[in-house]
Amino acid sequence: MMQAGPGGMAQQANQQYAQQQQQPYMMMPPQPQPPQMWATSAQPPSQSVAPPQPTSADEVRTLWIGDLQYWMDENYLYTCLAHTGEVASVKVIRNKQTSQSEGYGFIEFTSRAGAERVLQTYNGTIMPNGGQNFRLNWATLSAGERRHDDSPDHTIFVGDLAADVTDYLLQETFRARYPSIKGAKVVIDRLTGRTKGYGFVRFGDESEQVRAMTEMQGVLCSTRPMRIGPASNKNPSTQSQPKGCQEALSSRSLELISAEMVTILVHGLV
DNA sequence: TTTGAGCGA
Repeated sequence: MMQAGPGGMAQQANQQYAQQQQQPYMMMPPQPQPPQMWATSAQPPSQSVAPPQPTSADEVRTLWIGDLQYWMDENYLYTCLAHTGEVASVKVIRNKQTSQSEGYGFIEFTSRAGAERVLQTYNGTIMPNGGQNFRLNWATLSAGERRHDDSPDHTIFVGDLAADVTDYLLQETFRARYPSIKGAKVVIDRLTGRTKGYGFVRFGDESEQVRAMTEMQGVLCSTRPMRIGPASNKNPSTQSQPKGCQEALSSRSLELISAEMVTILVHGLV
């Protein structure tokens, strides 16, 4: 049986994780999944997730978990969530050679509702002994479309963050003035588990993004004034890149200029 | 530290 017994069976359950053969999911996802990429603290996805024809056998009830530190193993993760009574299995993905954690894993639940509950309850909250936040999401994102956000991203870069700034605090810092805020993420160093001192804030309204770029410049977050900048957008569809030509021209021009300077120098020396 | 981000045999 896959259900982890209550209390005191962590070790045995841990062995089960390794041996357990999981049923491969069907090729077609049973239903569209809420695209919750960031920890949005107090923002339940108000979409109805009830499919017209419930396919209870194939329902996705596994969460992806990221930003793990190297020491966070199956046992630890199980301990974090065991009290929900809904964890079926835990697996941390490891490097084959070094068997070091790759920093992410999968948590399977006994039901989709249980998985959803944990996602809503724990995503973005602090991990026990971790000093960092749970970063949870639905597993098995349909490969091609990881982020098919129908609304374009209006994201800004926020630097100079103090060490204690979390996703939640960053978001709350903006929420009062910018109600369209969609989420905030502080970038975490996977090796140390600590913040890299910068992050991103995403807005629903472009106007609010533009406003925040100037209005929030230098505003205090925790103990330090923020440095706001434009976020480099990695969405290839919204970014055409005619820069290649310009760069080619620039370097060509530089070549010409350098050559010319050499001749001038030589000429001058003679 | 100053422009993320990672989905399993």
